Amino acid sequence: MGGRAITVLNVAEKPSVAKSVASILSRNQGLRVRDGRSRYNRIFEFNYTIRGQPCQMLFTSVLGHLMELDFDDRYRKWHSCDPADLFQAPVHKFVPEDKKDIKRTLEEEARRCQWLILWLDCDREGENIAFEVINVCTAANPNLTIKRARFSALIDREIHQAVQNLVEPNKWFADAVDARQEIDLRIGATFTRFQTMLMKDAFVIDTVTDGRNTVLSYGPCQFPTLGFVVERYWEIQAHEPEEFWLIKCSHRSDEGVANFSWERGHLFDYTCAVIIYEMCIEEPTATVTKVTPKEKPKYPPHPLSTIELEKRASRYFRMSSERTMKVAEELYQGGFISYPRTETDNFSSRTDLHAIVQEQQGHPEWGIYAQRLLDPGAGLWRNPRGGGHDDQAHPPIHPTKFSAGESGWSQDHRKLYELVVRHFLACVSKPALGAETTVEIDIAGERFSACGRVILERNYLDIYIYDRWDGSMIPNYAIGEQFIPTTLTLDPGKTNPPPLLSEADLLSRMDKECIGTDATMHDHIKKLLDRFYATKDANMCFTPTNLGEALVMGYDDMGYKLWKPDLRAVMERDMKSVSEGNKSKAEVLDTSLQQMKTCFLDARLNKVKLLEAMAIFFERLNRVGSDEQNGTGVVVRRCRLCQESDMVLKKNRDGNFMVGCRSYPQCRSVVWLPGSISEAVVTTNACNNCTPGPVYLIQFKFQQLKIPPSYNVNHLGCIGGCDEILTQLTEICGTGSRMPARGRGPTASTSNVHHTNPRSTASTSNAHHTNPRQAVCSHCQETGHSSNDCPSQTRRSRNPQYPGMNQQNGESSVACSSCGTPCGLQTANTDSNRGRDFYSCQTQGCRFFVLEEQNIVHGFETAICLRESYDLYYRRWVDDLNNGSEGRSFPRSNSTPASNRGRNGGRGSRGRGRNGSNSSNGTFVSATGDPISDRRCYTCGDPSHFANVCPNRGGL
DNA sequence: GCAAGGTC
Repeated sequence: MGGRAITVLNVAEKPSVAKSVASILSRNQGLRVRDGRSRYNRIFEFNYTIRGQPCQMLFTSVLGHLMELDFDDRYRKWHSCDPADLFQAPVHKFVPEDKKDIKRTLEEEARRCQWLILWLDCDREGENIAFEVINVCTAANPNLTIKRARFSALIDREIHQAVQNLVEPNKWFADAVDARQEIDLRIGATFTRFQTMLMKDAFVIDTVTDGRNTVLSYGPCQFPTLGFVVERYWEIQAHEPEEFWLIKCSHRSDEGVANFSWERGHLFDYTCAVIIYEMCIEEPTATVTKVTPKEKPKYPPHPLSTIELEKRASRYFRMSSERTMKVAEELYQGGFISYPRTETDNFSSRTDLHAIVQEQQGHPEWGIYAQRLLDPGAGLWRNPRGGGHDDQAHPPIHPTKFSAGESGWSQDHRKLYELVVRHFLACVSKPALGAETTVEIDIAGERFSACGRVILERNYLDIYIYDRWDGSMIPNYAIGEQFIPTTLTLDPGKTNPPPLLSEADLLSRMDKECIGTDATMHDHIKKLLDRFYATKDANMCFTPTNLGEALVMGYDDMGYKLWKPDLRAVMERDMKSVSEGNKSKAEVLDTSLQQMKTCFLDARLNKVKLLEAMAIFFERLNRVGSDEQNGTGVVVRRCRLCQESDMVLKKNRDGNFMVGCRSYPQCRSVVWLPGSISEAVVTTNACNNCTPGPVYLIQFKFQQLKIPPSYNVNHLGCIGGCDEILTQLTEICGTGSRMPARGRGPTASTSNVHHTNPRSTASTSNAHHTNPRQAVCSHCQETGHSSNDCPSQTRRSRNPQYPGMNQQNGESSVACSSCGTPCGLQTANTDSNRGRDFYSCQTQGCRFFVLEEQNIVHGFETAICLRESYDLYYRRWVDDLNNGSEGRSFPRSNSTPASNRGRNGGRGSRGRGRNGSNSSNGTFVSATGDPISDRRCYTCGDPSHFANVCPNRGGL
């Protein structure tokens, strides 16, 4: 090789890469720079030798995509075609106005070059941009030799290797993006036009969109994002709080307080909880069974990726992801932080991390920490742990220039820069270290544990002020030590609905479901706000608006997953197939557009679902065209219906003439005119026949081809009823009304549907959506009512009487021992006892045992019995009741005469055997001494005994 | 007036 130098045009995806690569290749020797046509994209020049071939290198860049995709002009206007046509309408790629200058630079430089080397990012979008550049350059110079440089990092070795091993551009990658673009465009435009026009014609929605021009956009990323918000909102609405019970235990000594948590967490079954609690307070002595001291590290975060930056800025500063990215971009432009759009959370081993720390040594706030990091004696340094993501293009976000704050910076700039620096310093720091001691105790076979922590080393916590890790002291315990709990209580609790989605949650969700890219997620979130689909509160949490909820509800009612991430997931899989050469672009386009078109046509047939969903929240408009509303038009006559306004000649949205009352929508009087009219002008001549006058005559001109030949195209007509020609032509040609002719006329108005409380209506309607808890009654598994209104439940729990133990056989009633209120029969609706009956005090709050200090107080404030379980657990008490001692305090003695057992024993007829054997061999027996065979030990599952005598548990 | 994807 060798010989004459050739001229090589090199193009990168962005100016910064052009500059970096040019610097690396030229080693900054003889590097010249000049301006191109575009103010951002300069041209670097230097000499280089590729495999022995001397080259004069010209290095410039684009700004991401050079081209856009859109429909041909005749389909651009919204009313130019049926939205369904957009699935086939011709599309073309073009260079938009703001990229024309880049195009000119490429053309001019390409003309004097022999080679074109593409340095676009090495991902699918980059490959697609490469082909856009090829298109522009080869159009200017068809003789170009085209080469692709593949590189994964902007470092010397990588770049030199890339240029010495040039490859062919990957058409499959580019094709995948082409398909994605086309599908996005066609689906987006079709559904956006369809739903916008549908809703704007049917409802008053301007009120919720600030009166701005309303576009109800649909997109394969924005809609699933909205879907996440709505879905969570529905989950919250559907949540039925469920009561649970938990035993809490605390112990105070001279050394402090330990709060012990119950190993079972909580139980939904009140009876079970009471039983276990009773066991505990019968034998309240706690025995320390285990004391486990261990050192526990708390690790610093992984190096910072874009999504993490957005999530953390949202959590720490309540900064929106959109604002974060704007500020980060500005910090990047100013050279203060590295490239902010990166998926990488792993530093390359080649990155000089120490140098980055060194830069920060002079900072008034964190400079000292940076110095400590660099001091080997301090032992604070630790090489960062990566999170396993690498986009092969950019490093994690890190500071690139020291700043103690610039004069032009806003508070947001300061906060974000500080976060980036602190995050970086934390990454290269040792984890914090704590000494944790877990103490386990046993009370009557129930296990509880408490944990104390002492922070031994703060390490990274000193710099990462956003993470909290506190110590908590508990007294010292020794194994075998016993004590009486200071408090031992059975506390109620209830399940809470999940929280609204925060911005950080939303980003995580999008990331997980592959909605959008790290560079675009914040755009999709912002779009929800811009389109009035959702609002964000002060806590950065998202709530759907009526509009957003109605749209999702409408599609959901149709049974479509258009608002779910599935569609995007399928597209993503298709793109992957194309980029791997397993499917062709045409194949993917064909099938997926065909499917989407079928889906669209079906959705349009089912548009009533969308309309119904919208009607829950919005006032019906009942207009035919937007012009009918605005009260303009020339007066034809006084309105005979409302007798308040004038009837005026107008055109509806489709360009058809009509004479309607100016008081629309209050007055809906209208005269529809033949659809064949091309012109209509109200004259000053009044009709001589029609009353009450004046009824001004209208000069019509008809379209020749739309009326029978026997009629004249010009006609001076009257809409007062006397004009037979007009009547005939209306009959023959029909009208411009979209409504069927028979339903029309002044009295054909449909009543407005206006729900004054749309939310409450919505929640009713929600019952048929999405959340199975709402859709199906949790008691009887049937639809048509909520769990709260289940007939199987209300029949019992709302019994007007206060029955006795057994309503059927008329036994005596039960009174609460505490307040004397008769106890009502209820039916358990908790997991393990669903459908079972029990008695419970009707007085609110009258329910619980209380153990105060060390004096056991049997504040048994509820008469309770599970009919099916009493002989398992509560025979003693039941027997007490049966002995006429109802209302007594909860029994503590085992004094029930065995002879009384049989009384309610009939309910034990489910085959529960009672053979009278005793408990001495570890078999659990009921309080009456009967063995229990159909219950299992909570601890080991063994049916032969119950947990309080389980041999597998220590301490007893 | 419509999408999502690059990037200043």
